[in-house]
Amino acid sequence: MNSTHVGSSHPAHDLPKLTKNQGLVFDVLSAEAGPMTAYAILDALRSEGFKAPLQVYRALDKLVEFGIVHRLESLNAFVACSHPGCAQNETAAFAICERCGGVNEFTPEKAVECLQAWADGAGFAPSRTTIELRGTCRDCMAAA
Amino acid sequence: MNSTHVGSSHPAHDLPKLTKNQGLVFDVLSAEAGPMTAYAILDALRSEGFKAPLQVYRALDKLVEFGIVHRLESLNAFVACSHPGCAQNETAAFAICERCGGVNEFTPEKAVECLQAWADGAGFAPSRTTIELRGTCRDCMAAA
DNA sequence: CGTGTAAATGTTATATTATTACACATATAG
DNA sequence: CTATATGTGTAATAATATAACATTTACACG
Ligand SMILES: [Zn+2]
Ligand SMILES: [Zn+2]
Ligand SMILES: [Zn+2]
Ligand SMILES: [Zn+2]
Repeated sequence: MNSTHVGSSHPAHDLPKLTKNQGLVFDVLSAEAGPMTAYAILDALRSEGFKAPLQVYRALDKLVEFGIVHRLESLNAFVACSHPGCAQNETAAFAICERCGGVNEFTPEKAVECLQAWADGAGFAPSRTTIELRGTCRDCMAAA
Repeated sequence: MNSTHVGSSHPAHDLPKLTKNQGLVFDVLSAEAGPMTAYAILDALRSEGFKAPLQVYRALDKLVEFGIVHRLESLNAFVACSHPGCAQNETAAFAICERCGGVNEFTPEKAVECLQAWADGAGFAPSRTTIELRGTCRDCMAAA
């Protein structure tokens, strides 16, 4: 697949015209079911001419800024956004299965309200919020 | 301060008899106002004979397991628990000021309930939950 | 008290994740 | 066309974390 993203299975949001490297990184992440580390992305793109981590990290910085890729802090890994709304600056939450490595993204609106209520009381002004659940997904629970 | 923790300013919980290295690491973290990286802890303990990162990481693993130290995933750093309850396996949340580096720990009971409700619906069994707010604290807002 | 076992420690080397620094190329606006 | 901002290439290095293996200590049990 080239960097025009035609036929991407992911929501188009309003993609801000990705550059060549940004497009390559986004394609690789979108084609992957689960999260990938920056170095896994690098390896996947060596055939496209990538040679240094910085090529990946710079693209990831932008994609995260655009809201179409998320960083999973507890994994030091990245995942393509799997639902609309994130580009509108909503906080996303992630359920990460420790058995199969799968990641399920959801929008924790109520939880965010509760955290915002705490922040209001504490005089804390949040700029971004990380919510990550580690555990076992439904399929892996069933397969136990 | 030696490793007996007499006079520690932190709640005693029910400390499970820390070993020498665990005690040293806990003392260093407790004496620090904010979070510390593993390597900062290592440097602080070179005078006590520490020479390798593993001495710190092994102690941290146990202290986190005991619930008296928390890992801040978005900082790759560690902080001594600043309130009781964590040893009872409650989920802690952290408000991290990007201006001054200060960390405020709190117990997000309502938010955890909301997340648990989502998990129940999704058939996801969480084992541990990360909640970290990045932003600006009250003092730094005022000093703006 | 011995003795077996689990836990903790010491040490070296290595793996993984991320950034700094600097040169060069490309896009876009005026 | 230029000025400026943004993106890219590349090498070197920093920061974070783990693997592997030998040795020591804690402590339950006979
Ligand atoms: Zn998203
Ligand atoms: Zn699973
Ligand atoms: Zn705590
Ligand atoms: Zn502050």
